[in-house]
Amino acid sequence: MRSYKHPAIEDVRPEDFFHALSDPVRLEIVRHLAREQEASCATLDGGRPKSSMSHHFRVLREAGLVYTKPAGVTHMNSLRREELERRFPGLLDAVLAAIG
Amino acid sequence: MRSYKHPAIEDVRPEDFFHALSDPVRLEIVRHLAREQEASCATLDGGRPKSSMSHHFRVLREAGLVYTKPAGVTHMNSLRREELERRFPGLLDAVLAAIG
DNA sequence: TCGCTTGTACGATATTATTCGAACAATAGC
DNA sequence: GCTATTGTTCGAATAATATCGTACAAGCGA
Repeated sequence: MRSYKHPAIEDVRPEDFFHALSDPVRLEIVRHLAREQEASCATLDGGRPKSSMSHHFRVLREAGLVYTKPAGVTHMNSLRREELERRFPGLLDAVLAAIG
Repeated sequence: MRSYKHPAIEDVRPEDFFHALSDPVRLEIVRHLAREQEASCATLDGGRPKSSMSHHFRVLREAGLVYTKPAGVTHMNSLRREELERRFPGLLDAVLAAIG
C-alpha cells in the first residue's frame, strides 16, 4: 500500500471540495472522521464492498479533505483540518455543523 | 413563466446543497449573486445557450440556494441568504468566502 | 393581435460518476 | 517463505449530469 498523492492544499479547487461532499456515503465518512479523529477504511464501510469504499476515499483524498497514511497493514484516515482552515477559513467547521 | 417550486429550506439536504456547488458555472452564478444581490438569468450567461443556463438555475433552485421570481418578462434570482443561514449556520458565508 | 424578449420543457447525445467483482500489492506474523 | 488481512487497481455495467438545439409559454408594448 505505500504512500499516496495528496494534493497541495492550495491546489484544491472549491468545486472539487464541494463535489466530494455531494455524496451521502462520503458525508458519512467525513462525519465519522470528525468525531473519531482518525479511522481505517474498513471501520467505515457500511457493509459496502472494499472497492466502493476505496473509490470514495480516493475522491475525498483528491479533494484535499482526507489525509491517508499507511499504518502497518491498514490505512489511517483523518481530516486535513488545519490545512483546510487555512485554505477555506471557517468552511469545514460550517460543513461539519451542517452534516451533524 | 409563472411561479416556481422552491423547496422548503428544512427539506434541503446537505448533499444537494454541495452538489449544486460542485459545478464551475454554478459557482460563477452564486459568486455573481453574492455581489449583485439579484440578477436575471440572461445577465449571467457567459455566452452559454439559454437552455444550459436554465438547467443550472434549476439545480440551484432545487438545492435551496436560489430564489427565482418572475419580474415581467424576465426572472429575478437571488440567494436565499437568511433561510440558508437558519438551515446551515455560517455555511453560506464560508462558501462565499471560499469562492471569492 | 402581432412581434419581440426571456426563460422553460423536451429530447438527444456525450461526459462523468457510482458500484462492484476479481486480481493484485503490501505488510505483519508465524 | 507462506498465509491472512487490508486496500488499491482494473474493467465493465449502470446511473446520473451536462450540454445544447428546437419548440413552446408568458409577459410587454406598439
